[in-house]
Amino acid sequence: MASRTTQILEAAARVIARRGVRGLRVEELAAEAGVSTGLIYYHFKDRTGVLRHTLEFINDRAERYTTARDPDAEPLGPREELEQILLLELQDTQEVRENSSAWGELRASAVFDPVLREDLARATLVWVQEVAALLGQVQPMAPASALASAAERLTALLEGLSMRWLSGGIQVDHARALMQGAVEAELAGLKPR
Amino acid sequence: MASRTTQILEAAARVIARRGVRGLRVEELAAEAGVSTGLIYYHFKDRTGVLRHTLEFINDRAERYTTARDPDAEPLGPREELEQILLLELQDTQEVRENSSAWGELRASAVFDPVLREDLARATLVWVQEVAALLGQVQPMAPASALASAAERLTALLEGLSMRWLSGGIQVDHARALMQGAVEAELAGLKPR
DNA sequence: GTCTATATCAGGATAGAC
DNA sequence: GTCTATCCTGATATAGAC
Repeated sequence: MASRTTQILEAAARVIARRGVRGLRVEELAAEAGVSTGLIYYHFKDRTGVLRHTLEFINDRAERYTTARDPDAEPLGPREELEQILLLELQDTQEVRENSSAWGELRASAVFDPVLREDLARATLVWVQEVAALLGQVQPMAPASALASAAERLTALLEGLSMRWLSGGIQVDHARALMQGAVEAELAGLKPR
Repeated sequence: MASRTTQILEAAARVIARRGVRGLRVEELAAEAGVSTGLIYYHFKDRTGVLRHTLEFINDRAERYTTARDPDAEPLGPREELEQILLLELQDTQEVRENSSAWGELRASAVFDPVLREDLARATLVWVQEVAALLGQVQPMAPASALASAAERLTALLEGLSMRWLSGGIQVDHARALMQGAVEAELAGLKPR
């Protein structure tokens, strides 16, 4: 059974997806989670604490859905795994939508809130390194610096495309196609000549 | 001499760059502009009125600095102009910082505010088409659809990199280097083989 | 047009009962 | 651990003098 804190964090992800970080009211969160405001503060100290834990929570959740695999299925090659990780963030499902909008909100909020910056930078670094490692498996001859740059570009592009998708600028299928094109272009650029 | 309202709007742009749209306090704006809060309400009716006029103000100003060219300078080639347009948005100057923060705030707000979406989508489209046209001048043999895709990726990447820069994730020089690398990769991908 | 003073209120946060 | 009730800060907005 989901613990109380998990229940609150799931609700927080929903509220953030609906109202944004800016629009998250502790009272509305309490109502969404079906608990009292006092309990929120008991578990998370303050509003910022909720935000920080929610960031952690959505990261773990994203980890789950981008990494989860049917144990009976063929193991994926690095190229497939790379695309999996990047393209699964561009899906029109409840969970991904929540994750993406929360992530975008946190990123935007971090511009003006130094408290969020550190956590965000750390999470971003882990993500970039993961992508860089996969790129390295696909193109083992590529220098580490080139892998790092490609990974930074791909992840930054994904954030940019997500925002366009969520703000209604482009369809999710189109975003996926663009992302896929970028992966191909970056891999081509890493190929030894 | 700058009118009183202009003086307030300039101050508002500075405050938004510092605190964000959500962080803008009428009292702080008044202090920044060197006027009283009452005067803000006299000229702009309410806080939202300030926001609306400020976004308009910032747009006009951005138009100026992205379009301005020294009339005595050598005319730029399409490749240089392309890089110029994209890299101009990654400069650590007061005006660009203000503009980029405001744009990021606008994009993020549009996710939760349908009213903003239309204007944002229109502005984005113009920008994408401008970049696509320049790409087409550099690689005249490339099909229009490939140009459009590359332009969408480059502009989305720029937005992603801007956010990372503004949220303290990367240095502006690094962002510029990454952007430049992406331009090269995309142009290579458009080259006839 | 501009300022000072103040009404009003939303929302974050805490205290204390259970 | 959880809830109810409430406090209190900070921020918007208005009234009225000059």
